[in-house]
Amino acid sequence: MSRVSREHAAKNRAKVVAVASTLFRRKGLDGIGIRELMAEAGLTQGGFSGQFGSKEALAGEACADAFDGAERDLRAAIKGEDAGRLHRLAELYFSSDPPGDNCPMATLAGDAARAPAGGPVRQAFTAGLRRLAHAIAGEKPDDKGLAIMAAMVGAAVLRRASDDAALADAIEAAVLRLAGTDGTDGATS
Amino acid sequence: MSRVSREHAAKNRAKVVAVASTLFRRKGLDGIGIRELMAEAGLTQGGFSGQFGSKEALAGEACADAFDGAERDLRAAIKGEDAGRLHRLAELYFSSDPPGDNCPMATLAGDAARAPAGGPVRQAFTAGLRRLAHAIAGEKPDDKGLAIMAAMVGAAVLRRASDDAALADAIEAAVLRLAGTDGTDGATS
DNA sequence: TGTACATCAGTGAACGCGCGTTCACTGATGTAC
DNA sequence: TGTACATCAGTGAACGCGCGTTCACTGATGTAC
Repeated sequence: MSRVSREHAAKNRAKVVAVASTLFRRKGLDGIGIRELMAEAGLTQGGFSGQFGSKEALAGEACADAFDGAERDLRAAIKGEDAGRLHRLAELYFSSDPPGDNCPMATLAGDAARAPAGGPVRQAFTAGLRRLAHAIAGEKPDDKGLAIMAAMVGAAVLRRASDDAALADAIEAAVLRLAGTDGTDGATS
Repeated sequence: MSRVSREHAAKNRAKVVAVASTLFRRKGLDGIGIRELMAEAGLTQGGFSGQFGSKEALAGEACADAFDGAERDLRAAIKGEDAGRLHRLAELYFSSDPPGDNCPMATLAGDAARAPAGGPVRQAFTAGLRRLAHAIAGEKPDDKGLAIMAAMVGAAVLRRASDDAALADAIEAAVLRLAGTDGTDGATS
């Protein structure tokens, strides 16, 4: 197969971004190479540069894609809810396996922190974080929502980095409790 | 210089661990190589294997060292405090530049998450996390302490990964407020 | 509608580089007598 | 205390590997007439 219709080419490109979005989150930006990524999308490494230019550029697109998906899921999950919104959100967040697994805040933060400031990855992460903060804590973000968001991310990050499942469970339970009590968003049952 | 006294050799070894502890936190485990690390300690790459065996082994030691320092600082900071302990802690945590910079929970979590389960890095991270959780939230960790710890880590991680200082400030302010109000640890002034 | 040609998505081999690691070697340190 | 020797911390060059990237090439697609 040497040339392919424009339509098919666009599909291939989107497939690569989708694969990268998943695998970069799971293995880290340095944890998977172009060859493996392209193979996972059914292609070979040779076509990569023509489509994306550089690994960093693909990483930026993949990061943006990950935040797109996260925001979509999140808005669907809390649609129409008001009281107990944060508690419901945290429940959902911790129910994936491992918790927060497809959350780009938890899975890409380490890579984004070391990516060049102003580069595509940092830009995508920054824009995505802003959107999620608004989705979780409101357009003019309120303290409670922002703090719970940080706590959810911290809990997910710490679980993924350590081998103590019991401690990770305890941390998540603590965050859930914090999200479900105290002030405006309490009364979950 | 070819051979060196045992005392001097021990000092050299400790220097390498200290350098690695700092630079791994700042640049990530993949962000700095053996050559540069050894050079920073005033040595050359050749002596590395004899002392540490592998980069992974050094990373484990460096991670443990980072948690040692963090626990020491933390216990010193909250020594004798009771009410407002968590608020004081969060204030301290966010006052470094960048916030949480020398906190191994925030700076090494990304690397530890991708390190082999059961390997030296994960083991050191897990043990260190347990100790910090106890130092922050008590021997039988209470919910409030654990949740604030997670929120502090999340806030630091998100700041480091994004370029939006204003949003990062807002998140930290939210966490500080959460640590200073609501129940047992309130009344900070 | 058919034909001739240019385009370009994708291939697979190759390049260059930096990394972790190995190794023969050096010579001051530490030890045995 | 002095002397002869073994030890081993540290050196610097070299090795092997995987990575991101480049490039000549292919042949179906899309276009011009």
